[in-house]
Amino acid sequence: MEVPQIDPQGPVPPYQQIADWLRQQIIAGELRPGQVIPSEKDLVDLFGVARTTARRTVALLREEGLVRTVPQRGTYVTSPD
Amino acid sequence: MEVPQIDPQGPVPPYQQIADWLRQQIIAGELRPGQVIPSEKDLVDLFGVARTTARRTVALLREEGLVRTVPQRGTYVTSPD
DNA sequence: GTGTATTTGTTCGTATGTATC
DNA sequence: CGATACATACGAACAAATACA
Repeated sequence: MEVPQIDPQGPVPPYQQIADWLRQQIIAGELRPGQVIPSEKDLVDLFGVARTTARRTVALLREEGLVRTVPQRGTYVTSPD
Repeated sequence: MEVPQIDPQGPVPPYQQIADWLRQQIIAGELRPGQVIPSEKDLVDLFGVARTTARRTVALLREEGLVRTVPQRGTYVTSPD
């Protein structure tokens, strides 16, 4: 999976940059409802960030209602309202 | 858990206001020796402060010897001297 | 059935940058 | 300038449930 480089110094914090990318993947249909998004560890490895940062990203998308997290399973793309 | 509203503008800094409340809970026996006090995140959510503020609160109580923090476990009420 | 890896949940430790009073 | 507060980030450890060989 190819991911954009994130800019740790930019005005947009890394966790938001990653969220922006995931959001786009969802909107573009690369990640469809019911599908699992990259795990926290995946995001850590893909973007080279700490797990706490990856968790913030997922938390943000969850707050936006774009995804649903199932403990010990993963985080899934939500069906559009 | 019900908590008092803190006054961010008052003369007493939020971290002290929260510490005051926790100290009273301990003295009143609501929080007994060996019991875990609310985590930093709990305090963040309960009082609507930043984690650093919650951390300062716990640090204060720790300096006072009222609590003991065990890494990766939590912060516990200390037995009375 | 048993062990191992995966994944999320939770917690604390530490640091940097910005802003306000 | 110092104290306080907030936002963000990285690191580390342990728990618990699930998945799988």
